[in-house]
Amino acid sequence: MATGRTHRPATRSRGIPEATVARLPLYLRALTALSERSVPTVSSEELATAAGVNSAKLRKDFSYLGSYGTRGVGYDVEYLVYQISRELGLTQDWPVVIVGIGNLGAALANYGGFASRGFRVAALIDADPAMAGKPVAGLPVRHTDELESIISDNGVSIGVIATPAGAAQQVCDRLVAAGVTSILNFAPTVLAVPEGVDVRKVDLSIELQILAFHEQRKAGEETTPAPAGAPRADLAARPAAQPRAAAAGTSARKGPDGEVPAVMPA
Amino acid sequence: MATGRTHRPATRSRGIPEATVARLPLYLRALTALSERSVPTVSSEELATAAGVNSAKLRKDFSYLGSYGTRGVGYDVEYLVYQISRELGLTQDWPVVIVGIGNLGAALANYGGFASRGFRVAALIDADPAMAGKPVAGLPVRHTDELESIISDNGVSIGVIATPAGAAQQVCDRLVAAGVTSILNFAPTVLAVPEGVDVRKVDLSIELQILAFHEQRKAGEETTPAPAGAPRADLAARPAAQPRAAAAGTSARKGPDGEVPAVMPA
DNA sequence: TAGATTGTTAATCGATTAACAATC
DNA sequence: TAGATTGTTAATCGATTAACAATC
Repeated sequence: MATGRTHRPATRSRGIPEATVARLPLYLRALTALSERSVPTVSSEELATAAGVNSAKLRKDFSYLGSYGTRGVGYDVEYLVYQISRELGLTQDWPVVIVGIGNLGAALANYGGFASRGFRVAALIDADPAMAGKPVAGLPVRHTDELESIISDNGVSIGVIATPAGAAQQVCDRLVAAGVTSILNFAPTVLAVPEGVDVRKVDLSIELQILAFHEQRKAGEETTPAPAGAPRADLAARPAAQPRAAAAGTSARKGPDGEVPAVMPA
Repeated sequence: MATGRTHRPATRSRGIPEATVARLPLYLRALTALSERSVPTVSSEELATAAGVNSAKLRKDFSYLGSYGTRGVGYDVEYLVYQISRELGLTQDWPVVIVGIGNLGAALANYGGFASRGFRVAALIDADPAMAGKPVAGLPVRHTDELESIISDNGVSIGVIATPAGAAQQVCDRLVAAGVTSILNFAPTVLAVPEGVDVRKVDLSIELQILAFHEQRKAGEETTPAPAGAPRADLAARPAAQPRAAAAGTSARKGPDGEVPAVMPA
């Protein structure tokens, strides 16, 4: 959430603002690409362009890490790769479990980026007994019963939840009880976690809805009155405006829009 | 960001702040759940708790939409569902194409949330000729050659990119040239797009790195000196600090960390 | 030295939050 | 009316940006 971020501590870590932390991975990716091309140094202007930010913001961000540049020259690519990696905690290996091996969980398990950047898939866990033992991305799927022992045996502190929405909170509770303190949540639910546990959320449905908002606005600005898509029969039938007084009391009309909320795949 | 958000116009849409727009889908989801339980009205306090925000923020957010509540009573659930749906542009149907039908693309195609919330998968597109015609989530995969005609025939304005990083910019260019003006990008690349095109990015690798940052910080605060994961041999070998003068010139030491950047699955 | 580019300052902008008057 | 809860104000906080002195 990319999107909507939930419940991160407002506390700044070592004085580095959250907004800066969120951009460090972007810089790291751009720097790694330069490193592969054996580019020795890079200016804030060049690197900012590659990362898609402006150079003033980049220099400000780097100033929180320390003075790693050279005036008149720029930044040493290899050195900066190391410093940002260290700052992000990527100089150590993070064992990760993925819970919920449906379409999405399998896609995540096959995701090559895990291994290359300090993350290692320690186990794949699913509640379906029929899945147990089946290999996905080279690893045998383990049953949920084993969740606690897997976490403690591997010293796992980061968990990825890719279950249906209905199972997410329960899985979350078990992960946290077993010692996990960071959770990446792909299920479309707000997770309740105790103090000290970080949750980040990735939600396709929310991202699409934000795009639709802006898309609608663009359509409205054009001379063409007809929108790109056809109006939805279920919602269009509702009144365009409701007298404010009617909102009071319990006279809520039950509309035809009783569909289930968008739910991520299992 | 999710995720890091890229290149959205800073312009506020109809006076609604970006931060508010990003929360509207959260409110909508919580309201839909209440609607299913036939709850007629809800207070800002209750709804805020369900959505995981504080009530002052929620009331402020709603104030940008209009005065849809009733003092002393709360908000009419059905009415608010409709108003937020309309504001987000979900009262119309948005045809969407998914490009890149690998593990992730298939997971997205199977994602049930698409259809239920105003989005309709118009086509699945892949560059592999061997994939063409194969059914995924009930739809035959179309070849990239057909991209332009699919876009125009279906009036598609939203595209989802789930290709490898290397193909993303090219796919993006073709989508935009064919008339797509909103892109949801799952490939770990900064996309260059012309003015007026919105890009949102979903990036697993970035989310994990942000979690690792906070996780590392937690480990450092504990009395236990040993971190959860083992140090990485490749990066740990690098110097902890480098004299600033050494950063100048072209004497960049080529470290052992020349691995590829994290890349989303194809 | 002259040119280039960083690191930092200060102004601006946007988002969050508590508090409370308005009002159902 | 009395109690409850919204909608809005104003203060605070954090993030962005341009500009430029410092300095390689």
